[in-house]
Amino acid sequence: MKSRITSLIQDYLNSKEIDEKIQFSVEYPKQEEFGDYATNTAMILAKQLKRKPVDIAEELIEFLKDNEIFEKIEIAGPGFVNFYIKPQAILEEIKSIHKDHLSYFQPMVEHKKVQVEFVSANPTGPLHIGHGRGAAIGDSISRILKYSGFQVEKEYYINDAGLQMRMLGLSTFARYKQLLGIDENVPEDGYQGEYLVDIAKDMMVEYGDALLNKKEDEAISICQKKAQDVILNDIVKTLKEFRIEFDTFFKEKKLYDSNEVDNSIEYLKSKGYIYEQDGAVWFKTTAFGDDKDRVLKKSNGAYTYFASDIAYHKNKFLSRKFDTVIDIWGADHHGYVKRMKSAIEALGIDGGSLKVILVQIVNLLRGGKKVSMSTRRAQFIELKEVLEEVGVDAARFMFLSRSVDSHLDFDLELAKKQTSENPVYYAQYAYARIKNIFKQADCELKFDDADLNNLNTKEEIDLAKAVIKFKDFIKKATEELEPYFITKGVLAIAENLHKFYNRQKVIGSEFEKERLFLLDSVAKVIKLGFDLIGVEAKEKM
RNA sequence: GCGCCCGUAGCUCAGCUGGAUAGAGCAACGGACUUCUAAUCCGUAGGUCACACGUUCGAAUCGUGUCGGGCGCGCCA
Repeated sequence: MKSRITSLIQDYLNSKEIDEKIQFSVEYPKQEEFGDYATNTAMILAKQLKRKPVDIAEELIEFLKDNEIFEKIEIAGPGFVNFYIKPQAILEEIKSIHKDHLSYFQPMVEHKKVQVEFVSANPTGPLHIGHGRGAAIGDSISRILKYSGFQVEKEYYINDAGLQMRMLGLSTFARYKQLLGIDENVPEDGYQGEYLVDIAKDMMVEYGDALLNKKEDEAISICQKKAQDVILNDIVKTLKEFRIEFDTFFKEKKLYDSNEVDNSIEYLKSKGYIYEQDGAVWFKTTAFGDDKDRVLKKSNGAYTYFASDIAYHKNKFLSRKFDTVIDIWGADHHGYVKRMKSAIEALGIDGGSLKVILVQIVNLLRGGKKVSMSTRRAQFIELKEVLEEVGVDAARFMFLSRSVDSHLDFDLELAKKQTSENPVYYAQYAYARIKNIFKQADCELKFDDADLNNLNTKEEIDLAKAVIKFKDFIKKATEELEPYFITKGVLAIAENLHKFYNRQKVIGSEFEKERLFLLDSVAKVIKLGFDLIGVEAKEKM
């Protein structure tokens, strides 16, 4: 509907042979009395044509007024043009939605091959609530892009080559020794969590005290391998409970085994971006606007994470040929973005092909009071626990209810409450209400002879409008990679459904068939919205 | 010190490619259940859009500065 009006205005501009670059907008007015849609075209044109906005607006109205979809068109304020759409035109849209809602809401985009990389937590411990938000966002973005027609691959990157994994091995080995009565402390900067004790117990079952007879280095490697596998399995299991499954798990080690890290450095060297200084290998990221150059290989011969990350992204773009790569990182990594983009450009790839989404932190609250978290002492709330406590639907909805770059307060008590304070139930209840009506209506769902023009109450039309408007929410979510627009759109539909429900009867009413037709369409759209954020559309509550 | 994000109602947040009287949810207060589930609806109240200056016909929105909050700045990971 919006695009239809936009193109009608474009027709007007064309008829006036006006420069196509006019950036007019078609918006939803803030207030209901200003109509269904409004455009600022006249005001924008006024500047260029040096004419009064009101005169241009009148001309525009003259051009458009005979179109059948408009009830009336008015000039308002400084030169806005307000459009009032005929209910029949709105109900026509509902017919198309009912016929094929999936294609109705699909945004027009170029269908590219895109990779979404998210979570990517090192398998050194269980996922905590912060990972949960990144996971929900990454998964939802994937769903949205897939729906929009992109070819999407979800990937989890595992840093299994660095010092942290070594530390995991050391910590596990220390726990193992403790179990055997040896006085040994987990390293100060190691992993203190209790979960390593459990893993050490498994080691006991498997190896007895045999590891003590092996070379220490080998024993640590065995511990590391075991701990990594167990923890990763646990992470995968938690994610699965959270309704997230990855297409690929990519291991950092692979980049070293296949010499891709060295090759990448060689490649950059051939382009002249590499130099040696103080025994280390440097990458001239300042050539791309970074604050300073970065080390790829330390003077002790070890590679930095940046080195493998470059190889990793080279692999994504050049070997696997993704058109767009979306990396979802915690906000504390923002200092890394510039560096990574520099690397991409040095590889000859358009910097815009890499989209880094920085997810802001989650404040965990309980009854309004902050729950303190310390990663160091492993006193964090695990995602698993949160899911058990509040449920997957509430957790996902909560995570996706704010824009990505704003801090999120996650209140465990509130997420658990089945009251109006908790929006997830508000939305789910709307869907359940519709399904309940259908259950009781006991109809065959044959709508062939439904005459939608019988729907003329304000509640029915408003509900229909909210459904049509959902198209814009999907569009925005897709363009801005912001799943919270979906959440917002679903809530807007739910609101109108509840209003309708409170004032209009369906079963036994004069226009039962027509209303069922409308509600069937609404249910389809709510279901679509829920699918895009990974929340279950419950038939009964 | 430099860089990034942020400051809007009591709380949590929308709105930010400049446009109409700044919005929503929650909390508060007052109403509506012999009803297709009241997990809902209706109404009331609530604001110096941190502050200052600038650009503009027009600024919550753009620019500069100040104050306040968060985060990042290593041959760390």
